[in-house]
Amino acid sequence: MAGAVHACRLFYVAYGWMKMLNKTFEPAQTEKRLYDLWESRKAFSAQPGSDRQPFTIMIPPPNVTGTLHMGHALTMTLQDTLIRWKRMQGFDTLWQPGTDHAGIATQMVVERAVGAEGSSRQAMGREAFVERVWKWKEESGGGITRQLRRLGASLDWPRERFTMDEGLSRSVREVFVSLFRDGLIYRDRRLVNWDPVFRSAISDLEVESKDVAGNLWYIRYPVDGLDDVTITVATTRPETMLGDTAVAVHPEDERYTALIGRFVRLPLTGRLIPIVADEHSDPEKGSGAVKITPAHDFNDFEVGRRHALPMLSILDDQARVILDEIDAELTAQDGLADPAFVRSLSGLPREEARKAIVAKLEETGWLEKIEPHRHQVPHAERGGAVIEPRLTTQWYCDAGKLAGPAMEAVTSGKTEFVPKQWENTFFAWMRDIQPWCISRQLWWGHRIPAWYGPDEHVFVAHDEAEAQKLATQHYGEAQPLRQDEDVLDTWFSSALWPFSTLGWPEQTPELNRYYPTDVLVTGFDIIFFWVARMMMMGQHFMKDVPFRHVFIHGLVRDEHGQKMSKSKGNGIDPLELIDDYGADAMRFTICALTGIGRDVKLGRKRVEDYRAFMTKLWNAARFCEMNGVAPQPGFDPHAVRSPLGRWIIAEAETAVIEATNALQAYRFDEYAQSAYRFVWNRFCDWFLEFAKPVFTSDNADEAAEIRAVAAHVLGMILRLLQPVVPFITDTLWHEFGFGEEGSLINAPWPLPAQPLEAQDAQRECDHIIRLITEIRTVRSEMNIPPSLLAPVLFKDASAETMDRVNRWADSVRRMARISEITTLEGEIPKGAAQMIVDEATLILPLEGLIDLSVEKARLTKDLAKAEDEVSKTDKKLGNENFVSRAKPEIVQEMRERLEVQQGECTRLRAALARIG
RNA sequence: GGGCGCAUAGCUCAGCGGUAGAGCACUACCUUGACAUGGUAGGGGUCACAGGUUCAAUCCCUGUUGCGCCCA
Repeated sequence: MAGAVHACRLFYVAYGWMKMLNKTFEPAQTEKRLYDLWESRKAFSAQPGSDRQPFTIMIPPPNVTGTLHMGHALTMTLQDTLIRWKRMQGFDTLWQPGTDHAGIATQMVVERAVGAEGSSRQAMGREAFVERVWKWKEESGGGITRQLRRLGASLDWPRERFTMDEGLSRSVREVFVSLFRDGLIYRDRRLVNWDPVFRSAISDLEVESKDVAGNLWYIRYPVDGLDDVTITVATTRPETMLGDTAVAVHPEDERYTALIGRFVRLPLTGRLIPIVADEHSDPEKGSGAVKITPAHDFNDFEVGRRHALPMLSILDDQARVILDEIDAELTAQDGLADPAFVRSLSGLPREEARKAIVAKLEETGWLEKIEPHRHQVPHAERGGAVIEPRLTTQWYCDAGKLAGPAMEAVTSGKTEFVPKQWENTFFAWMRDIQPWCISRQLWWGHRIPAWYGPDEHVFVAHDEAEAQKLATQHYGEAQPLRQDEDVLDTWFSSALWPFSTLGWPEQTPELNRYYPTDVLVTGFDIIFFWVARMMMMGQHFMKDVPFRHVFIHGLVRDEHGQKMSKSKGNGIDPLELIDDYGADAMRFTICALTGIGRDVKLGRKRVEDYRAFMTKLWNAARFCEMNGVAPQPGFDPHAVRSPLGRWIIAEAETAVIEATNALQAYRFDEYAQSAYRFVWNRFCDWFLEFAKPVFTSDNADEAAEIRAVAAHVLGMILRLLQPVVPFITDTLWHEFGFGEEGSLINAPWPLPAQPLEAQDAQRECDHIIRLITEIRTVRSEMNIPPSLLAPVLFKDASAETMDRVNRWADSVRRMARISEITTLEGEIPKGAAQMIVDEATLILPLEGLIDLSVEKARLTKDLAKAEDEVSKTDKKLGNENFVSRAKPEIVQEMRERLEVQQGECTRLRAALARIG
């Protein structure tokens, strides 16, 4: 006996040496090799020359300074799953890779490095600095593209683009010139959100309001010409009073109506400024009177425009006090204004100027009181500096005009958002879109193609030569030109991504073939930044939408639902997950958790759980291999005769239909779930278990058929799962000889072209499954150890049932721990457990092994449940209204249900009676 | 203040006008020759609350409460 076991082990060990799969899948050993193989064989390449229908996804270009985080892992996994699925479906797929130059972020990184060397960008000069950034980009940038490879992302790498490439830069210049000539790009002097640390304008989308604890300072301003009359203004920013040009009160605020039209003398600077009536002033807030500083506040700017007020800037590009625009008008007023004090503020940072001004006002008695006050303060999203609204001349894009066609595309359904409710968000923003400030005071980016003549006349052109030509025409002679110092907002080039990457403005074959793209996959956080702008540019320049679907997925959060962030330290590194569990396990987890319109709560535990599924798949395959399962060329599913074979093929086809529908609808969770359910709960739990006795039986024909079916279904499983778990599936595909290594990626997506008619097989298998399950349940409830085999007796069973049970006797014996199957002759044995399955009562004679009172309690409980259901159904059918108004098929269904339930009650009562 | 979303088992989430589901967790039993990253079985939910529509509501409508996000 011991010898036999030993020999058996030896056999497996020896076999293992030769060929067998390892006990578990080792992702680390296969992922890189397989990915390199795919890439070297150009398995990810689009084929513009093919006659297949194209399917295109543009990658949302990650920041060139970026590293892969869970958010990338989520969005890229979903995109890769779609691309791999469509590739198998026979589409010519293009998944366009690339990165964006991330103006501010990249400049920051390099400036920091330069600073660490004791230099600065100013010391280096523009040309040397930009050269340095390029060098950094070549050496350290784009690390994320290597990380995307570890994820398994099947991007068409030879087509990789960078927003600062020569080609994409040309697109940018072309777009800029074209929009300028159409009047859709212009210069304007207005307030912008200014980042005083980067010393650049930033977009209002890059500004984040933060609730901050501050104060309301109440300051008295003396009314000119009325002795001892003052008006008190309340402000959160006393330092800006240097630039005040009015005091505003509400036109209907009776406290102040008499003062409207008079002037106040501004403390410190001594300037006379008017009291104006404006609805901006809220009588409920503060004192009801507000100081107006048009050059340093967006609301005040509008008030200033309405009342034609001067707009005086008193802070420079670093938010330090600057007096150039007010110095000439400083006047000394005894106890009120002191030019020397004001001049002493010059060059002070705004925070220090505030302290000095408040102290001075307190000293001179013009400060009435200070109240603690919480208010919203704008901060730069990147860098975190407090934003200073600042009056500057910038380049603007007329987003309002471009928005129309973009909105029309969504209204008409040419572009659809999934889920649909994001369209509301999109419309809400688009309807009241602001002019888009596109210039940035940075060095890293697309330099604005505008040149100025000696008189500041602007010439916008594709290059300097063209500008020179325009200037010569304009001036009648050649004049020296100076190019605009500024660069464009990074999102300006990103907005062109769907067509600039395809070669526009050249009419390339790729452009004609792959635009419009099929789906854009991204998070809701960049609908405004990016999605909307791509739609505006696409509609304007391509006269067609950039994508037909926009799939908006949720955010990745930690397992407690908290946003992952560096400061909280709750982030998970996707590369660590890949190291620990394999890329497949992480990818499958992401898919399984990605429902429509929900954030993804992800923790290590979830990935670990789904890794178990990878192991299950691996071991199921291993079992197949051990039992000689191998693909049969020319296998025809329709020729399969055995119920078991027909049943599992039909189940597999159902799984394929479910998976296909799910992917079609971007239901990644349902796709993952249907595959999971089929593999684990159908194929492994039942098919393989039923196959065991077949494989060891004497019936060689049946065994051969089941082996062939197993191979066929395994092949379907591998193809079904390839899009989400490409590494493990390809490994098995190759091991089993379905195809050579790396070839599963191009295998056809399974398609039940001619569905198998398998109702009989399904009824039969379902029945056997129910019988086995019922016996197992009773055994478990009666505490009968699995080691004890029991006979089962059938009472009142139909001929069909007995026929089936006898045909499946091996499986029933094995899986329900049964010694023999017979029909009940005569009286029921004493001490038996009974169970009802359809028309039949199954009896396990277990005298001495079971406690009859427990059995009685069990049956009583079952009967109570069954009676309860009967009464519910009965009550429903007794309702006149139900019978007359409900759909007839529902009524019919209820009648049938009642019959079944009553039958069960009868049999349970009989069973109880037999116990006595 | 305006808008959107969510509320279903201990947890994470599906679902749906007609008998409430999955995974994980939990409990019991089982190392049986694919798999203990496993197997078998089980317990567990007045589907947030209050109204309404309907023969029938967890599902549709209205309101309330709580939570989250976006915009001002």
